[in-house]
Amino acid sequence: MTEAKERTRDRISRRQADKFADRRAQLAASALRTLAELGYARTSLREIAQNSEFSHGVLHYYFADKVDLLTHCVRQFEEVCVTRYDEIVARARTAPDLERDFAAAMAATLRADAKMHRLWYDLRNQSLFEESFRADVLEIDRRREEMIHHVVARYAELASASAVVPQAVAYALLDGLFQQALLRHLAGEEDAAAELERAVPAVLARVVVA
Amino acid sequence: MTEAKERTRDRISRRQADKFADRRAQLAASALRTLAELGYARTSLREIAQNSEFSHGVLHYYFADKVDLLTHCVRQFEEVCVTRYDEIVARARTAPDLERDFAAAMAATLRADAKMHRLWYDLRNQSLFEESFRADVLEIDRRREEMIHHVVARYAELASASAVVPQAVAYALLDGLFQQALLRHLAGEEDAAAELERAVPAVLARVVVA
DNA sequence: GAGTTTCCTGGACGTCTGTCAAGGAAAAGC
DNA sequence: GCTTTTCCTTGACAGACGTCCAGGAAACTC
Repeated sequence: MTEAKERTRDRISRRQADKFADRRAQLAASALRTLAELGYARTSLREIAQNSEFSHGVLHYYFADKVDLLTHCVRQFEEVCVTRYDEIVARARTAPDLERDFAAAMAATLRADAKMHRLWYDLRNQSLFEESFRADVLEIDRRREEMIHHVVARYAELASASAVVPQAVAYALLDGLFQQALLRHLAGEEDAAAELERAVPAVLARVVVA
Repeated sequence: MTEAKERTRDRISRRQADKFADRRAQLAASALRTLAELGYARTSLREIAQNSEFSHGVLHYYFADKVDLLTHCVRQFEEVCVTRYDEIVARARTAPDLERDFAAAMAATLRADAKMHRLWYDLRNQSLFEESFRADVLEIDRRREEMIHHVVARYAELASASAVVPQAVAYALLDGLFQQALLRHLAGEEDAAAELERAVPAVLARVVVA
């Protein structure tokens, strides 16, 4: 076989592999939409297929079984779940800036992506009962913790202070705050996001000391 | 009808009503055990019956349908879910006492009742998808918040200080801390409870100021 | 102790679930 | 343009689900 032919075959197989992966991603996206709407407990494969442009049989062409699909979903979920505050961190020039912008960003994602966030908490909790997703869920949680750490570390730096709690604790606090706000927001409390926006700076200020 | 007869009939019907309520409570307890083991998503009526001393048919004698049973479960759950720190609050003579004992109690319930706690978070999350339990769940959450408030308020009093965050925020912070610890504990991290015990006093100290 | 009510069992039902396979449609290879 | 491979649909399957019911067992009434 010539080298050209080999390269061609590689390219084709790569393209096919990519096509395969693309379709998987597309179906996983449909699954995530369904999950965010119905929750883990009530999401079936047929429902997922109905939220896509394919029929239910295709899911077993691209995924070995339901666990395979859901695992893929969780992994893919990371990209959308880990809200990025990097830009805010990079742009902030003073501690009050960061305080304000970070709080506003949290409130904004609470308002805009509430269903996505409730799915995240649903999946994280599911991992307490089912071993299958646990590793991936913990990995996502680790990244979220890291993300919060960036904010807190930069905040301390701008305030000429230093963090007084471990980053795991700082994450736990802010996550708890967010989750409580989500609860109220989805229960119809109009000002849940506004209250979150007010509470975040107060907490941020208390996890560092000059 | 004589008064004596009337009283007798009342007593009997009350006894029957109580018997009915008792059996409901007993079945709900079986359901809660099952839920704590399997999680909401994988708990079926047959499984619940198998974890009781009755057959599956009896559930529809005591409950109208599955939602009725689960709603009753959530209500009944409150009693076991709302861990009582009242005694600790009453006994503490100094702020460091309360700090230490409260932290130890949280760590203890994390170790002893992890499966119960994961069920609580599961149900609370479920209420974000299903309207049915939402009111009851929010009521339980309110009581938990109240319970934490008692601790914080007494702590502030003992420390001759005052709380600097709303009670909802204090609850959100400590709940977030606990949930994170639960996550790690159930993931097999040996010292999750110990770390929680260390983190709680630090947070407690930071939600009040002299 | 016969009759009545309460309580519980076990099986049946229709529906929905995850899974799979046969076969057609579309694309790719030559 | 015919063959082969890839992709997708459709329908079937066994099992589990919530629900309901006929009927027996147990408890209670008088």
